[in-house]
Amino acid sequence: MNKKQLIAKLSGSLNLSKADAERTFDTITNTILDALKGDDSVKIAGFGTYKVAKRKARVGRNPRTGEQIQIGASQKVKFLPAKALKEVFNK
Amino acid sequence: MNKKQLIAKLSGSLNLSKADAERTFDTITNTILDALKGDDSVKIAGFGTYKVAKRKARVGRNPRTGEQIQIGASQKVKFLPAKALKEVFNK
DNA sequence: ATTGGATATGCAGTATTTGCATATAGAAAC
DNA sequence: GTTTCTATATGCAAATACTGCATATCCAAT
Repeated sequence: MNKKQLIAKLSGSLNLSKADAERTFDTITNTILDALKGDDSVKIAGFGTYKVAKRKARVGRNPRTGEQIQIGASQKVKFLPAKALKEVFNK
Repeated sequence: MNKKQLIAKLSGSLNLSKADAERTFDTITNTILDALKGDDSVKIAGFGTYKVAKRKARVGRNPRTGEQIQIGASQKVKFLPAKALKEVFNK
């Protein structure tokens, strides 16, 4: 399912035009992103937690040539599924 | 930031009551979850992809006693941040 | 409808993460 | 205020993420 299809579904469930459904959805993702940018984590009960994970610099390898390369520190967004979410898929 | 605070923000940005903002938010998460339950992945451009990852059975360990235990296969929801999302945090 | 951009895949080898049981502390939900 | 949920901490084996890069596919926007 891609974003367009998701928006179409939401448009139906929420009784909104597709444009409004998309605006609403974007507002939500942007709000979450803003919090993450502020180095805050976002906990959503029953769904999961978004947090920014810091990754240290390390030595990697180009699998094509085998040569070693230096990989700088970076950050990425991690999503940790809530307990309820795991149970849905493992019962 | 927890769910309550998120809902409060959305209530403002979306010009909805808190109850409506929460209903809207829950509708979205439920829609995503339903897709995932159907073993579909959910791609959201500019944000990321939710997918169900199958994890193989393996040998674990009870950290309290140290004894080995067999862990069955399971499934969990994975979130893969989109490229745009990584760039936000690494520029 | 076309096109540019983003994503999935495969590869090799190492670094990192995961997840087990369980109690407690702290936070959040109702 | 009470109850439910989540983070943390522990040791350690195995799964997985990550790197460059080419290709194929797929999506989004023009």
